Amino acid sequence: MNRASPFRERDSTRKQSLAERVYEALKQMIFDFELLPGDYFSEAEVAERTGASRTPVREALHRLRREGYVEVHFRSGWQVVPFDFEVFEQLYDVRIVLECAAIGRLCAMSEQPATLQALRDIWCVPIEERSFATAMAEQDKAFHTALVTASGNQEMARIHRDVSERIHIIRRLDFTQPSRIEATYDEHAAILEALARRREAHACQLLSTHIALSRNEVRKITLHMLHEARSRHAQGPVGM
Amino acid sequence: MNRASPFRERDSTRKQSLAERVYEALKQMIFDFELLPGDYFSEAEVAERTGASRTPVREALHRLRREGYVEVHFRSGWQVVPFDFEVFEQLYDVRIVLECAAIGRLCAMSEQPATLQALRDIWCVPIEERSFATAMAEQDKAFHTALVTASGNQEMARIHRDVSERIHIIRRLDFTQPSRIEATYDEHAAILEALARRREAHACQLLSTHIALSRNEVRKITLHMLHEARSRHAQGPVGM
DNA sequence: CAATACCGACTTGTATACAAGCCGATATAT
DNA sequence: ATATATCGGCTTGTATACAAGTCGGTATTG
Repeated sequence: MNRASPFRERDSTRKQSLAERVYEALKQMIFDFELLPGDYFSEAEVAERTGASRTPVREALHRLRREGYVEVHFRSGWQVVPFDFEVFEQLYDVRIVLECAAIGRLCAMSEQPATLQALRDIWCVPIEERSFATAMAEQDKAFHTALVTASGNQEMARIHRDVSERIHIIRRLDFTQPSRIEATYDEHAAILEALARRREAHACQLLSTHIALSRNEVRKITLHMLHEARSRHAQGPVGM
Repeated sequence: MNRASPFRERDSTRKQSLAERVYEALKQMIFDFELLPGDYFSEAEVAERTGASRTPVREALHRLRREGYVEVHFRSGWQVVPFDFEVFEQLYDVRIVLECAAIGRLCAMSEQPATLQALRDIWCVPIEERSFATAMAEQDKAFHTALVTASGNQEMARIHRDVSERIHIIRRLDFTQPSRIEATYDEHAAILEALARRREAHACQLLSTHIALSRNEVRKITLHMLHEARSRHAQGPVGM
């Protein structure tokens, strides 16, 4: 078996291992809701779809498991972990803690890194130059990740990146409303300004509010989605 | 092959998977300096020593890799990652950030969890009741972990636990001097007292100093160890 | 008819076989 | 003598074979 598949074609690009490609593909499927929260599936199915054997599939799955995306039931298959909003809210709070710490460090620097100027070039622009693409969620994530990375503590940055990635699946929902895109531009610009002026307390205050706002918006949207989903199906499915 | 081994004997205790047991064993070997920082080894060697096949060994190794303990060189074997003091100091700083956040939450609670009273029963005791066992490092770790867990954010607690575990290998060195054990008792008691009185700023101050002290002590001790190791061997080994 | 025992398909966990790349020793050529 | 090419053993990456447990449907028994 293991006939040709999109994964095995490009033997020229021999940088990533097969296990890593399967990992990326699976995470993408989860993010694209091709695999829904609560869905059950088996290693064999994944191997079939990706064209790889079970070995790299298992490696990818166990990595996703440790990162909190899926869970395994002993000899009874895998499951995409159902949404747990309490977990997401806790992760939002972790973001607040880490990013405020980063702001503290940045404000204490006599000379701030060049990254901050690059961020200002993106976010502190006149309204007509603002991009309101579908990639807004990625840009927002990049902003916050860059902030922590610029603070100089790479271990903290790594942890923050993992947390951000984990939240990403629902954070995207925040940018479906145009008003939220505007608000994000305004708030990012204000944070950068306070940062440049070394107003630590003010910057932290702005950033905490900014993240908390996003968290609340997402909570509202997700509850709405849940309500709709429950209306469509006769009796409410338990999964997500 | 795969003759009897300590790992396969107890088929009654069928709770942990073989891969997990190998993971624990490998981490223990690293912590016990049976595998030294910088050491190279192969999957086959580990399989031989543990009596498992390469499959669970690989699963354990890749988990340790993601956690930062080992690294793999493509088709050239595995290596225990050499000590990088910058990384350790960054992880100490992450601890400060997370634990101060936990203190903030605990001080804001109208009714603090019962865990705190349990901690006081351990740490706020007269001098003659203090235990100065070799397990001091574990007790210290448990204190800080309990603090974050009690704050209520389980995701933050999970992250903090991983960071603590990663540092543990050098944190133990801090308790080789009796004076440091005394200081730890005093400082933990002071932190718990400030916490009970809801003196957030004071508690954070005490805790930051406490962790920073520990960090500096460990830095000194490790540099001393390095110096000694370099003296023993003719030319200084690069590894650790 | 209801309850239970059993069987078989399907699952993950583990062991092994095979593929492909790295690295140093050795031989060869200049 | 030195530089270079080649080859063989050892390494991880991947595929497959086997072991052992889960679960639901079905037959059997009261």
